Amino acid sequence: MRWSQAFIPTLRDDPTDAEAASHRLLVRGGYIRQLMSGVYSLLPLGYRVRTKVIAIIREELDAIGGQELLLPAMHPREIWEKTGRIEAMADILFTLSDLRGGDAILGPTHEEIFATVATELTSYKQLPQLWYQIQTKFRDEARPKSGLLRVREFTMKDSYSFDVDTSGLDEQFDRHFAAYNRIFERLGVTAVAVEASSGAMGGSDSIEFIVPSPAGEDDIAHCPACGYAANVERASSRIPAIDDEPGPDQPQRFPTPDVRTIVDLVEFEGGASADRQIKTLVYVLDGEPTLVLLRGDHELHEQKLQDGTGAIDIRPGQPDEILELLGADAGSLGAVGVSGPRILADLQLADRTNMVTGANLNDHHIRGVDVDRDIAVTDWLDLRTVVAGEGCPECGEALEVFRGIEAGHIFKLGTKFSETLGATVLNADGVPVPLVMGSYGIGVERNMAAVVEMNYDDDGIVWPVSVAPYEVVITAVKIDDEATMTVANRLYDDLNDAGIDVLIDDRDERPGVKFNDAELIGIPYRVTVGPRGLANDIVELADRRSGEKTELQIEDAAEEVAALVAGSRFPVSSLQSPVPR
RNA sequence: CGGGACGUAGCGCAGCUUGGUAGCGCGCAUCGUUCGGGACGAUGAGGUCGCCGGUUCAAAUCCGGCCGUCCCGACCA
Repeated sequence: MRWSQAFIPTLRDDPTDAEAASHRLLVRGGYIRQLMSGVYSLLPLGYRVRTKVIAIIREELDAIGGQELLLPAMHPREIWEKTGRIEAMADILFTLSDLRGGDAILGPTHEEIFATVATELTSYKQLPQLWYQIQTKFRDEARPKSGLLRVREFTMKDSYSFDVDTSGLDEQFDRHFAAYNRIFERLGVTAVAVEASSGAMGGSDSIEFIVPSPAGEDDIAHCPACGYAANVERASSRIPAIDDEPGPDQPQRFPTPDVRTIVDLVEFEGGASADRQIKTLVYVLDGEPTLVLLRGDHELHEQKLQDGTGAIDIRPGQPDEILELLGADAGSLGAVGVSGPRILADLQLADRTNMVTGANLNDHHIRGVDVDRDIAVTDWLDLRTVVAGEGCPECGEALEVFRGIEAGHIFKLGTKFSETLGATVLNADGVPVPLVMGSYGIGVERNMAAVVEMNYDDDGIVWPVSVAPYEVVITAVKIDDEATMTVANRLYDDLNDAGIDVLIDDRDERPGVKFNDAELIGIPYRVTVGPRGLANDIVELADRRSGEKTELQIEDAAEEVAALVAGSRFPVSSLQSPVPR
């Protein structure tokens, strides 16, 4: 491509509304433009990167036996009603109506539709099957942000596996795990495999691939000693047990004027340290008011509450609901003697004695509470948020917590979708059994952004060769110098002939502008052709990542650059991803 | 959804407090000089001041409503 004819609208200034590095650089570099909140146009450079990312994903999926198909983006409402996800995913579904007044939805994911297609499978002899597509998804995210990192319309590679039993599923899951690791390695990002919550997908097991980055939105608990890694939505930890002093035979109510918070009660004369308090929260789970109990110094993780109860709609109780349920306002709540609503307690409260909690009478608390004796706990659940420094659940070493981008997610779904949608096959005994499904997703544009988040410097993007829009840029320093243009054009032709993606900067611009643009858009190799070098029969090769410059003899340049590029197309990563357990 | 901010030329911004027919930098076009790390001079093109309504002789500016965008939080396969 000749830069003089290319549409590469680079900007001199940073866009003010871009915070994340990838957002800022992709806009400035002329890769993307926003059309509306969470919806982006990919300009020629962006589209080239996307194409390369997709090619890598496709190769690795094909390598594990995937068959590519393309299902519709628009779905009938009825299928989503059958599986109940019309409610479970209601808050992100784009819906629309057709001329007959029928309802359709724009697919946020395709388990339902793939399972519907899979009803045509009839025999275990046809299994296993691995189907995938690369297609547009629509999710009406409440808060799109950070450029391509969190959008409402995006491309996803989603694959679905169909097996006759769970051992078959396990195999396909492991194959995807390996394929995903190869994909991230080739994209030039570190992705850490972590245990994750399955959320609205349901199913037994899921693993997320997290690219560590401050621009991410997931918090990961990680053990540097043994490699344990889990999303805090799901992570557990070891913490020291508390030695309770013996309490009285009966809980005792006492006045606590103006005490509203855990900290108030810590500071109150006759109060208690936070780890000796019971925090009582009121949540409404699918319309049902529910008490949620945690140790005073622990924080609830709502995803754990959702996963632990299976509730779809979950929200904190309103002040009036709380008052009606317990007869007191937040700040004086407790579960002692409460019998109506469900009472969910965090595991760390088990066997605790001599605790302090609210009395369900404003400005009063109760001390001497024995959890087993005094509170009618309905369910014991792991509800608290793991914090850095707590002990690894596997080996006890201190956990670290880091932030990252969810670049991929793989799920063992089981038979949830196949049962509801009637996707069964006959097994070897002639008995109909539901297909055992897995589903596996990787977001294309989000991964483009993740690559940038991990590969940039003060001058711009530093693409890995594997996904760079162009592998080489030839910078012609002086376009009205005949010798310069002859050499530059010949090099351009030779590299094109060698199958290299090459951009020649033949614009009538000053060299500084050309160098800066080349660095901003992040082309891995730059060959500078100009009178100064030609006087010595050389051109100059610059490595974007290292900044290193080497001189090449004119006659060898094309061959050397082509060899260099070919050798760096498949980066061998030295990065290690912790093995999932 | 709660909180905060913003919306004026392709991009980045000023002007608004105190109403009087819109300005700066970059970019763009033409010419000249220059040109191996974001050149200089001259000339020029380009704007429904987010939208609707109100106040006023007069609204980018004051008032009301709406729309849009970003940030924090909530939420999120």
